[in-house]
Amino acid sequence: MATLQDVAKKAGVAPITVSRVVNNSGYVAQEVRERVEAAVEELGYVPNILARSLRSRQTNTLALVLSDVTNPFFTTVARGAGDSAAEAGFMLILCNTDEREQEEQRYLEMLVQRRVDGVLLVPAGKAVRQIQQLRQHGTQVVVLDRRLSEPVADVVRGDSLGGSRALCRHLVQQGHRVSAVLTGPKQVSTSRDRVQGFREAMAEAGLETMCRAFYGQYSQSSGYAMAGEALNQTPRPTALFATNNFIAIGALNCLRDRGVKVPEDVALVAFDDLPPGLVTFPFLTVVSQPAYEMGRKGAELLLRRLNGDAEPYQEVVLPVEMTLRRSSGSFGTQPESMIGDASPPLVERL
Amino acid sequence: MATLQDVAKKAGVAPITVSRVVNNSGYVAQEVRERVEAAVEELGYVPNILARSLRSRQTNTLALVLSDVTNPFFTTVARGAGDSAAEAGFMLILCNTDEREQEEQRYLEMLVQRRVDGVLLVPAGKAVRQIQQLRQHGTQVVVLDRRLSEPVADVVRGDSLGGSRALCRHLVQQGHRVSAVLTGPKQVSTSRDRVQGFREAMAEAGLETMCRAFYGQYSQSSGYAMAGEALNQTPRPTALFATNNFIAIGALNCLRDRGVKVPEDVALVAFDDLPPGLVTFPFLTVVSQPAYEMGRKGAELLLRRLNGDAEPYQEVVLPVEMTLRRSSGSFGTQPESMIGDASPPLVERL
DNA sequence: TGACATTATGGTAACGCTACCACATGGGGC
DNA sequence: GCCCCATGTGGTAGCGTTACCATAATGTCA
Repeated sequence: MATLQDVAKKAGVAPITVSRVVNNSGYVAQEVRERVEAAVEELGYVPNILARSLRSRQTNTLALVLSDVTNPFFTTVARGAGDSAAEAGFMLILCNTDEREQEEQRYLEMLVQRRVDGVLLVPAGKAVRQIQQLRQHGTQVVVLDRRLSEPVADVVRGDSLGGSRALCRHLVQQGHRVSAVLTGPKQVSTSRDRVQGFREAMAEAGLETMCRAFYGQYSQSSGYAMAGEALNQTPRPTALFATNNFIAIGALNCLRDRGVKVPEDVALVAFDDLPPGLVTFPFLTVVSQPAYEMGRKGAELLLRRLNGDAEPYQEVVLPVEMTLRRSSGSFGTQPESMIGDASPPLVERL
Repeated sequence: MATLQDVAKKAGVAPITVSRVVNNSGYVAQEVRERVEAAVEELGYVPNILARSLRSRQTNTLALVLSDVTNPFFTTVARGAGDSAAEAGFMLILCNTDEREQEEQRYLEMLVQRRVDGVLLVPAGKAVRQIQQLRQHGTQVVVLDRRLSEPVADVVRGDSLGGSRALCRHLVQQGHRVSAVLTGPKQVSTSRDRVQGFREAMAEAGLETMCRAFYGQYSQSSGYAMAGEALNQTPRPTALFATNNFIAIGALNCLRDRGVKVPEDVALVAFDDLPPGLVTFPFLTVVSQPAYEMGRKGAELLLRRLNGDAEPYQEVVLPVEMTLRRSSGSFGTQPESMIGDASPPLVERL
């Protein structure tokens, strides 16, 4: 492997001059630049980022630590963050915690060891201590998707409260009186917020006692189990609210297995859309978040911090969008065609 | 940020001794070890991987360069590779090329700059030159999912030919005579192989003239478009073969929009399963590949190469599995229930 | 003419770590 | 007594790059 020194020797210049050519920094005469470029070409020189980073104390690398890479919502967030990063000449590393605090801790340590410049964190738990540790090691942090109990970092998240309220109001309007919320872990803010938003709207309608919340995991299997429990309640809820897309899928499977028809027997609404087409049966009434924007905004904020921006920490709450489809009965109750339904949904921006 | 030097000073030992404690290598007396560990704790020392890698000439990092992170097939491959890597103390970096050779090139350069030890590559094009370049820079390569025109690296892939043959035979058995293959780019080996396998089996049945192939992208929108074209042919095919999951979804959407019933009017079979439940309507007859295994095996091979294994390059062809479901008419033609069908599918291991 | 910015190039050291070699001690086997 | 091996510790140098400072030639302006 040729080094910068080798190139310098071949081009008959000092190493630093080669560095300037490669990084396009400082002054280099056109003639010298060409000579160096020829030498680079000839030797197949590729700069060693490790050495560069060691010396310059920055790695031009961000990391995105998230709870579930298999969830299209987060993949989209990653895409947004990746695009922002790439534009700024940064690389993005993806780390999957599966919602486990221990994994999260393990990854954060690894990232400090690698001296990544900044971390976009979807915290699995109460991340305050971890964030302070990172910052102590000189790593900037921006939190995505979830709130913090204390303002120790910038936060970019969706409007869980508002979205859930809207979904509930819609259900109430459709005549539902008894409902259940199927949600994720209690320590995750989105999980709590979505329950709360839904409850608030139930209370508005004088129905505060008619809504039961089930806490579980943001996973399909948990959604399946929680839907089963919910259906065993008396009085049986006529509407279910799944607080994320995977829970919704699990719930749908449970309803199908039990022979419960959606929306005739039970209505279902959900937070987080699925990517159009990944489900060939796009009939869920959902509140969807601007996932791509969330990633972009988060990375932009992080990069700004890296450039020395020392403003007080801010919380960016992105607006969500409600899309009415069949699952909440908003398009009547005739049975669906086999492979789905092409009628355009109603979209309401909150 | 405390350095190894600082720890050494505090513990009253030489830097190298701290290194030995941190890396658990060489001889260190118990008493000294404890003193060093105390100093590490007190100073909050975190080793600098950059410096370590620069000196030791290995980064303990692998990269997986793939064509589509949003495809669950590849996410699963990534999981398998990630698990193998983690077990060996390696980190895995994910890079998404979106099937563009230019992006692939860009990433590969970046990875050489970062001196990753090895690359798992799902090549977007004829990767022979790129692989040779990587190896020249001291980076080992294992190719996943796709064949190479020359044996310049280990390959781990699924049995595209056999799987496609099986699907075709199944369709022929169901009485189909006219069919169309909707596939990905021509320069991708899986795309060609799956067409060929299908054609071979058509020929077996004396139907070689009754099958038309449409080349496009491994994407939903392309699947939609190709299905549309296929349906316009005369005679109209009674069976479609989508060579990956996304094409299948696009085709399904197209069929739905055109009011074509599956499987009554047209049968559909596909390569690559979708993760159970991601589609609430799991009724596709598919050949599925052991994606997780592919990732695991690939990473294991790569790690073995890094440990100096110099065997000749091998090609590992993983067996695939055919699952018969409704979309090919194998369970009769009564209309499906609204949300799907819980009847257990038939599975045939090839 | 001198002062000063602009352009162009290089020398030296340092980033934080480990490879390599040297050396010291103690014990066991013959 | 000797050799040899296991154990324990350190010194020196160097991985490949860039930060920082120095130098010098040229041009510009008052």
